[in-house]
Amino acid sequence: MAQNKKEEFSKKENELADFANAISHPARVAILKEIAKRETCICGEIVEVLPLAQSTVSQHLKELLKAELIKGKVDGTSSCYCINYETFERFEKTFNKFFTKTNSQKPNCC
Amino acid sequence: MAQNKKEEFSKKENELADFANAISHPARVAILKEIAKRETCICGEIVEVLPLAQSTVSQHLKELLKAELIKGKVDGTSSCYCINYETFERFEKTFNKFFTKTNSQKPNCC
DNA sequence: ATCTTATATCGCAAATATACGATAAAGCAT
DNA sequence: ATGCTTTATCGTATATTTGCGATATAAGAT
Repeated sequence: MAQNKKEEFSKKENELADFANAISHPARVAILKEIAKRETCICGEIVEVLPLAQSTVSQHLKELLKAELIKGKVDGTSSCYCINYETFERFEKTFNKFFTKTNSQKPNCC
Repeated sequence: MAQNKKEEFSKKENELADFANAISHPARVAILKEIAKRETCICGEIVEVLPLAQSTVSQHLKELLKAELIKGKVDGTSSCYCINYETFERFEKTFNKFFTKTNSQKPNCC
């Protein structure tokens, strides 16, 4: 990169990018799917299901936590995760605001 | 990475990750916003608005094209881009299917 | 107290992404 | 034909991400 230009963009643009970034790896999509499927929390179960080392899964979970797509809680020896639906709902709105087609009939070259 | 494990995940998981990946940089969010705002096509206008070099913007546009978030057409000396709403609609559905909260009342640790 | 189990963190190697300047390509104007 | 404008591509430097094994941490079992 030479320099990181991310600060030169707006907060909203960065927030949406960060949200998308958390979903931008198939391992993290798979983790989110697995957590959503079981609804109740997990962790070692995710490692069993994914084709990745435990340390790698842990790293992906950390990223999902940081982006607040999941919530986590320690429960004895094991860690317990679940989807943070508030975040998903928030970005669903942002997403639609940014990109839903308007009804205007301006000419369109493509 | 040492090795790229992306092929070990499902096609659906990779498709959603690729879609999110295209949005995962604030420059690309800004580009999408600008194109959506003007509705009709552009290009040099995007370069004017963004705090990035022309070659960098071109690279980001190429990525957005590859992920099919935008469509492009050459028009004389200039290139013309617009949002590919089909792709957005397609992924809105996928997105909801994966992550919308079910109504079941399973216990939830978080 | 020691061993096992579960998860997180560290350190490192390799891959990928980001950014830019320089240059190429291709149409338009003179 | 030559020069200007617009966009794409190439080469390169640097930053970030991905992935793993090894190790740390901390709770539960013996």
